[in-house]
Amino acid sequence: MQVHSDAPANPSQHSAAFDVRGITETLRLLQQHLPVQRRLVHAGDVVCQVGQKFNCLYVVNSGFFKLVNLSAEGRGQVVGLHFRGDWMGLEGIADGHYGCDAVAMDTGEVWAIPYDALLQSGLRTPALLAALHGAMSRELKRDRDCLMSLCTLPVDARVAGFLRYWADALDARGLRTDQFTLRMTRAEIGNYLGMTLESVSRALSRMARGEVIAFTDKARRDIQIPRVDALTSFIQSVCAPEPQATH
Amino acid sequence: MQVHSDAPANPSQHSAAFDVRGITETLRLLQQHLPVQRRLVHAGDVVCQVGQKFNCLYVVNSGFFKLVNLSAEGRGQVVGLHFRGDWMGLEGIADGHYGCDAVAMDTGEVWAIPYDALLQSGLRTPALLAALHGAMSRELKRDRDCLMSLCTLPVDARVAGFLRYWADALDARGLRTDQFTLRMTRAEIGNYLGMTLESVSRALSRMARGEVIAFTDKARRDIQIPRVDALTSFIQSVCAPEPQATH
DNA sequence: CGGTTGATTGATACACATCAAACCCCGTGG
DNA sequence: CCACGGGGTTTGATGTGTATCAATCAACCG
Repeated sequence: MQVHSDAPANPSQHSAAFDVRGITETLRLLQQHLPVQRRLVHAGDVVCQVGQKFNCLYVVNSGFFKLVNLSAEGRGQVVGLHFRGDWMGLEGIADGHYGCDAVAMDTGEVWAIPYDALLQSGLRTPALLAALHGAMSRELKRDRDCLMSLCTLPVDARVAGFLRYWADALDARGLRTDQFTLRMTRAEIGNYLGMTLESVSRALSRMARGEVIAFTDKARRDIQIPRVDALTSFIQSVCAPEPQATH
Repeated sequence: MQVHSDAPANPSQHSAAFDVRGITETLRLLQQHLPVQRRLVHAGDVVCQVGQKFNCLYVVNSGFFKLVNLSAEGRGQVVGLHFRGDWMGLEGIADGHYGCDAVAMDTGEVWAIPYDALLQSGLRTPALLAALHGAMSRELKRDRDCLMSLCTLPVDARVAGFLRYWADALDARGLRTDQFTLRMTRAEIGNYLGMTLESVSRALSRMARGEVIAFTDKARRDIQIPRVDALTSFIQSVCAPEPQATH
């Protein structure tokens, strides 16, 4: 997993430091040094809400969460997805109020970490600060990659990128990546990717026809990805329709 | 400048804590506690580059900068704009390498802050950490707002939102907001907003026809905004074409 | 001056949204 | 057991917002 300094041949997403061990280590660290309050959640439960006073950061221990931003007109927009080891509520630090809703999409457990206590302990245990900074930094990077996808990629590539992101997230947590079930509806995926649910459906169908992915259940939420790098080449093929010399 | 807890009647962007005093105070703090290395730059100068080893964070003292992300195919994408008091290079903390190019768009001065030194001093002066965390948190919020604009707003609204963002940024730094000169070409704006330069031009022309803005020079880079809230209502008018009851 | 760079405006093309129909799965209750 | 209904998905037909292509113009500059 080499960082691309000269030739970015491998456009992989996650950093070497962010893997199973890193995640487990961070969770252990938190548990050990802080009064974490464990909270069980079920699909649809709201962990924290936009506008609410900021006190705690939330770290995912298990399950899977979405961040929802409310537009001015009241329509919601998914702006982030979070798995084990990810932090939520970070955007609330600046102005003392949360900036998004964090919503559980499955049963799971989040740890509420009082921000004050984290800062206190951070003075004695710098690794805690490192974990916080790493989380924010990764999040920043991720958001910018998202932004770029939205600006530059056609729908098919965005959907493929989404699957690759999901597979990478599973990989970083030591889970199998060749087969998993999407825990979001087409509408939610489309909302996250800035397109309609029909476009998501069509993109998935095209990938299935191209044998980049395969569906393994009748509800078409279980997805099989024989080779993750097939997704990458699919993305590139979609972006460069006509291979012609640089004139 | 009230934070919206119940009724978000005022969809303003920046937090109360982020204003002229906050910015000056932060800069003073840095200067006082850290070995900042001042660096003068001119338009086009690259402050830090993607892939380069991460050592320092950069804080803008004057001038104005863009963050450029390189896509897999090598095309650049503007993913952020930064003014006095803003931090750059934050995305490099996680994996030890910068994730974007930071490019000056005007003559100015950045302060290079060794990250290690910042952490050291942060242990003795928690206000330094607070500044860092605030910067990252704001940035996160901002990126997500961007993301949502890209997903949900038509081009006209995005361009209007861009002008409002710029005006807000100037306002937060105590500068006049009723008139300023855009220091970006239409192509750069379009790149940042995920549209073509022609679309930017057309959107600006429409706003000028609607007297939401006015051009004051022949090159059409100086823009006059009599009332910033006219931009807001313009955005809303573009988003809700047919005003009909909720059925 | 001619040459270059950026901005505007119009004509046309296309990717994606929208609208619409049908299907599948699954739970509920007669 | 089957009938029914509703939420999610797929697929097709049509519409439209924006990209693309192209021409013109203004400002600047060596």
